[in-house]
Amino acid sequence: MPKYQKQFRILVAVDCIIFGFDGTELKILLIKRDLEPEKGKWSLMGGFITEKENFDRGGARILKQLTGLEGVYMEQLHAFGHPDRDPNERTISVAYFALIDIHQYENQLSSDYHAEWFPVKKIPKLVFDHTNMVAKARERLRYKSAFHPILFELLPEKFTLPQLQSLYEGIFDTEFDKRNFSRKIQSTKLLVKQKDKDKESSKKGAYYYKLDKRRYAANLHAFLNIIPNPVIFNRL
Amino acid sequence: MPKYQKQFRILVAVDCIIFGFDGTELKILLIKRDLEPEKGKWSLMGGFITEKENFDRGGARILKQLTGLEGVYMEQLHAFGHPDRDPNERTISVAYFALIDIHQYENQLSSDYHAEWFPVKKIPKLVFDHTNMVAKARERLRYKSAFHPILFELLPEKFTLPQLQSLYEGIFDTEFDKRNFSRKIQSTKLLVKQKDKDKESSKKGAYYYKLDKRRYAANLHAFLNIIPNPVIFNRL
DNA sequence: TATAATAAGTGTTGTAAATACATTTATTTA
DNA sequence: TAAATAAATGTATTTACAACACTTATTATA
Repeated sequence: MPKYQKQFRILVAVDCIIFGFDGTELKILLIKRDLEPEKGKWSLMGGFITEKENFDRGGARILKQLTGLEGVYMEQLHAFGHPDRDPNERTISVAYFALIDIHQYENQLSSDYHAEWFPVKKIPKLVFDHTNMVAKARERLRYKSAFHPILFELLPEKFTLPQLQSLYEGIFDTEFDKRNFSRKIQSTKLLVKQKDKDKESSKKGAYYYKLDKRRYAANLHAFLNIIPNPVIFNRL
Repeated sequence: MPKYQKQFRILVAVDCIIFGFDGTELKILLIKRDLEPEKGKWSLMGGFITEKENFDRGGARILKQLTGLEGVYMEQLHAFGHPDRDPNERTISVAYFALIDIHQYENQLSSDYHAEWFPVKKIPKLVFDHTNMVAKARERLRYKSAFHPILFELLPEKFTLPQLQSLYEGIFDTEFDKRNFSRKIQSTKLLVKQKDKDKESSKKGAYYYKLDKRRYAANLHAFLNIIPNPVIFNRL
């Protein structure tokens, strides 16, 4: 078959914005870039696409390289293609964002990349257009999590309602009424109350909850209404 | 500066899903593909990215090539990168969708591409993964238009409420109560009632409305609530 | 061992938004 | 002038949301 002559070919990379939540703050996993240009600077984890893989698989491969994790929540964010985004040679990048349980990661740590977690509110200067990518990922996470039950992906298997609420509050940078929050969460029927309590963060202790895996899987794309409207959205 | 050795480089294309609304049906503009492989088959309008342009500009260029239109609503949809999506040579494609006023297009018609409008419900077999792209674009259009006031982009400068409603009904494939629909639209204050009526589609005639350009521009990203919830969404 | 401190848990009420629903009006055509 | 067609409009009911305060469990300390 004839090749497309004349056209020029471009390097194609995948970069991952990896979100984690430590119980207090939303964080992003960054590495020290290990090749020129900009070697040694903070960067998203990324890599070039290989001959036989599609983007989703490339993203999964790169995530696994760094964290050892498989089967985690991942979604294509955006394709970035400014001609000068990599000063070395034209490279486009398809960005993915991932939501992982930060504790899982600690078990699986690969130290090859000098990776570190940074609070989203204190991201250092990043290489290329990665700052831009992070901003877009945060925006998308806010948008998506306002409507769909995806933030559970950031939590461990057992978690408390106060933890969940503080996650939402961190992402939307506001505070919610805990009575209304609790009622809304309960009404989704996605959570199963456990018998035991988390005693670490309070004297009284807060009941643990687990995801109802079945209902959760069936409702990944269903619409939630956790976020009080006037607080976040400028409604028409 | 050193080049990235060893890595392989890929053709990068942009494809456009161009939506139009003829007053009755939602349509997509397709062309007869003019190069091998699959020459002569129905296809989205697309092209390879050039050395100096980013994706947004590439999309705009391709849209203009076909329709002659500039400054229309356009949004990056998704990057498609299956290794075999183009059997000729590996090519990734960044898909964009555009919303145009179909009447504008008729003025600007470029006949070079043997373009035709197809109702979204009667799309012919398309080359490569374009069927997939169209499906994703329709999905995105439903999603986005459920929350944001973007469907006006498909209408001419002056339009009636029954026209607007039938557009919404076509996209969501359902019927709305016209009293409630009218009230919701009016409450956005995005429309300005005109003195004259459209007498074409009824004896009584329906008042024309125009967009309040200022308010519209200020509220492109604001949240609407036109769509009756239970009809469309599986809410949790 | 009683008291203070801390954070978790829970219920009610008022208000606003959304839905369901039917009649009147303007115009054309037979 | 009667019939047909589609547009325009108002109200009552239901539902969803937000605002709000007290009680409970536990630990630390006076």
